[in-house]
Formats: sequence, structure tokens, C-alpha cells
Amino acid sequence: MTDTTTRRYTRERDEEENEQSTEDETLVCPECGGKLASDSEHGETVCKECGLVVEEDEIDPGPEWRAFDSKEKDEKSRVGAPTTNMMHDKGLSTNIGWQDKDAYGNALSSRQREKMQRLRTWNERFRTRDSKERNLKQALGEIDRMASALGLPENVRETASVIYRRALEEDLLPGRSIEGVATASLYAAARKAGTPRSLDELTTVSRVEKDEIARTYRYVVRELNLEIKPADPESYVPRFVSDLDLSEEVERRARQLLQNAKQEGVHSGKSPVGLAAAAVYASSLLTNEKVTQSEVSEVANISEVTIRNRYHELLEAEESVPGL
DNA sequence: ATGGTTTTTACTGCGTC
DNA sequence: GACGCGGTAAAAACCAT
Repeated sequence: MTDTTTRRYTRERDEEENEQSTEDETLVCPECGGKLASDSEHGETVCKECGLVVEEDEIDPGPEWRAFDSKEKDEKSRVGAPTTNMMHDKGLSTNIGWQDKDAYGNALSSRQREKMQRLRTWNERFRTRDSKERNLKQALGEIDRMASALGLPENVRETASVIYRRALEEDLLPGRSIEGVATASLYAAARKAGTPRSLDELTTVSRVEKDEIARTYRYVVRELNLEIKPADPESYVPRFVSDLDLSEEVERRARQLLQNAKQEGVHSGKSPVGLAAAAVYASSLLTNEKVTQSEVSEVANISEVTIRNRYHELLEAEESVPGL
């Protein structure tokens, strides 16, 4: 019986075991405990689990020489600016100098100057025209827009960007919409960061359908080997509590209920949102700050029936805990 | 596509304000 | 009588295979 009922949301368990087995290794993500993989192409160490960039620019991009005056700098410099993730092309595309000088520093003829001016114009156009770059530019914009609409913090956006960038590099885009992948990246990033947003919430700010988001999300997760744990019910609690204007006591109690439930193993196979909603409801009863089931179901986007079922289970689990 | 599970929908009965 | 709550059955959604 448990074999089948614990299928859905129980990946958590396997991963907990995995985490323990990798704990003695040195390469562990400080954020989520996941395995780290070094991406030598970009000189980054990235967490395979959450996409967190742990170490950037392991190769010092700065010059290895020192220059004592500008003339010396001109002579010694062989390289361009350091690369940065903040620009859509990492600052690596061609740049035509603004000075009207040739390679030897001599002034250009007026005819040459005009030519260079035209080249600059076209180069600028081409730089953002390259399909992947445009793609990325747009996607990052979308991610930003959706993230702020959902009130997600900066680090989530960054993680989402990293995920999207990886998807792009692995050629996951063809056949899928930019919007879809961007939304999926954000969805994944939000879950990693422990501030999950439901698919429905994502749907309200995204231009793509729920089904497509879900489909793309699964695809991206699989292809990039992002290991995402099932959302922890507790992470929904604060939001529900504040949406309902309840006290901190309610929140504390709700968390406690959930932790008990976890120990009793009641939570396996059940929707985390439902559990969280039920915990909040149950907690509001226990602390005499009554809210109705329909109110909770409203903010949690879960049916009242589910709340009823869950909260019975929660209370039962509470009973069977010895210390209470 | 299928089968097994969870969640939702819709409806009903009960007690209270 | 409206409302909150509880329960049930059937439909829908979901997920792994």
C-alpha cells in the first residue's frame, strides 16, 4: 500500500539519503547541500541542485602584469575586459573603438572615419541580432518582470537566469517558446529558494498556459538534471498566515503541526500546499483565532474538502506524538 | 494508453447564530 | 434561513509506468 501511495511526493526521502551520503565530500553547496559541478568553460562552480553559482571566475580575468603609466598599459595589454554574466553577451562581442585612430594610433582620413561610423552602427545592430543573444535578452527581461510581479527576491531571479542560460546552452529551446522556458526557469528557481509559487500563480503572470509551463518545467528539470525537492509545506505557511492576518503564534503552531506530521510520515504523497493550508487552519482553531475553511481555501487555492481531510490527519498525528 | 492515487466538484445533513 | 462544518460519491487531474 505505502508503496503506491508514497510515489508522488516522496522523492524527498531518496534525496535526503543522497545528501547524507555526500556530506563528507568537500564539494557541497552551502545553500542546499547539493552536489557541486565545476563548469570549466565558464570558470564557475555551480550547484547541480539549485543552480547557485558558488564560485565565479576561478580564473582571474585581470592582467598578470602591472602598468605604471598609460603608455605602458597600451603596450602590455593583450586582452579585453573581464567577462561578466550581467551582460547578455558576457561582454565578449566585438567592439569598435570610438576613437578615430587606426591600429597604430594614427588619425583616420575623413573618408575612413565615415566608414568606421557606419561599421559601428552595423556592428551594434548585429551584436544584439544574433538569435541566441536576443533570445537571452528577452528571456531575462521576462524573468525579471514575472519575478517582481510575484514578489520574488533578487537571488531567485539570478538563479532563474542561470537555469535559463543553461537551458539555452544545452539547446533546449528549439520547439519551445522563450516565455515557456523562462517561466519554467523561474518556477524552478522559486522552488529551490524555498519560496515556491504555485503553477497557478505563475500562470497569472506568464503569457503561456499552465500545461505548457508544467510540461516545459519537467523537461528542463530532466534535461539539466536539476534536482528539486518537493516543496516543503512549511514554506507556504508564512504567506498564508500573513494573507489571513493571523498572529505569529498561529504560524509557530502550524509549523509544529507540520513537523509532527513529517515525523509520522503522514505527509508522504500529499500535496504540500494542502498540508500547509490545513496546518494553518488547524492552528487557527488551536489558538482561538478562527478563520473559516473557505477563507483558507481561498488564499491557498485548495478545496475545502482537502483542507478537511488533511487537518484531520494532522490532528491525528499530533495525538500519537508521545510528548504532547 | 493505463492504472492507481489524490484533489475537486457537487450535494446533503447537522448544529448554531 | 444563512452560515460554517463534516461527510460521501463520482468526476477530474495527476503521475509513474
